[in-house]
Amino acid sequence: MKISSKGRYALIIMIDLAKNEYMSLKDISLKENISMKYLEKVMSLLNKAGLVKATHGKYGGYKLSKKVEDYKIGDILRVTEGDMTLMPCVKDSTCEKKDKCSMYTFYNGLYNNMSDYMDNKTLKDLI
Amino acid sequence: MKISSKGRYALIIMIDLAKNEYMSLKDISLKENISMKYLEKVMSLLNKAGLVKATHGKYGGYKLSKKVEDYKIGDILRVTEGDMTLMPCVKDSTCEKKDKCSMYTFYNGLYNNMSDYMDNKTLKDLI
DNA sequence: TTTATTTCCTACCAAAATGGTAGTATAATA
DNA sequence: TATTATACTACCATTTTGGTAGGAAATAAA
Repeated sequence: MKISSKGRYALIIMIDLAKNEYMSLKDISLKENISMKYLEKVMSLLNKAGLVKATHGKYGGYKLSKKVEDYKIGDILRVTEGDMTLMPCVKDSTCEKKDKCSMYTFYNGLYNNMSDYMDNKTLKDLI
Repeated sequence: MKISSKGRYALIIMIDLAKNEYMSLKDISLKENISMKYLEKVMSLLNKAGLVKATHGKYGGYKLSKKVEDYKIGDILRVTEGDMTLMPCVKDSTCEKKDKCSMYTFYNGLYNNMSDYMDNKTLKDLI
C-alpha cells in the first residue's frame, strides 16, 4: 500500500518541468540522480497521457503541455498508479450487493476522501 | 497501491466476530469461503495485536477482546497493512529537508486525511 | 487420563508486481 | 548528413503477495 517509485518520480519530474520550462532526460537524470533509462519509462507514460510534450533530436526535451494550475496532482499520480482505489470493488463494482455492503461504503468513502484531496491540489500549489 | 487481501480478510473477520460473538476458524472459513490455513495467518496477526482473544481445544475459537465501538477501523487495517503511509518519508522522516519540501507536505496531508477518516469510524459503524 | 478438537508455529512455494537495464529504431535539426 | 535526443521492445533480478503443508501445543469433554 505505497505509491510506487514511478509515481514518486512522476511528481518530481512534473515539478522540475514546472520550474524549468524545458528539460531533457539528461537534465532531469543529472538533477535528480535517477538513471536515464528508468526516467525514460516514466516520461513515456507522462507523454502518452498528454501531460508533457516531447521534442526529438538535437536540443530536444520535454515541456509541460498545460498551465501549472491545470494539473491536478491526482491526474499526475493516476498516470502511474492507476485509479488509486484501495479496494477493487470501489471502481470495478460488478458486485450487486454494494448498496447494502458496509465495507463498500467504508472503502468508497475512503476513496472519495483521497480523490478530493488529490484533485483539489494542483502543480501550482507544489512549486 | 491496494489494501492487501490480508487486510480485506481482517476486516471481514472482525465484522463476523462483532456479529457472532464467538467463532472458530472453521466457522469463519465456511462462512466466508476462505481456506482455513490462510485465515489462520490473518487471525494470528489479529491475535498478537490483541484485537481478538483465542481459546484452544475443543469448542475453542475466537472472540473480540473489546467493545465494538472501541475498534477504530484504522487500528484493524494497520495490523495487516502497517502504518499506511503512501510515502516512506512521511513516517520514517529522517529527511531533514521535509519542512521545506512541498511533496512532503502534500503526502503528509494525504496521510492525515486518510488516517482521520479511518480512525473516526469504528467497527460499530460497520455492523 | 485419554482423546478429539482447535489454535499456534515454522517452513515452504508459486505467481505477480516492482524496479531497473540493454539495444535498437526513429525523429529532428544544426 | 551527422549528431543528438526521444520512442519502442524486450528482458531480468528482487521483492511482495497469496497461499499451502505438517506438526506441536493447549484445552476440555468423555
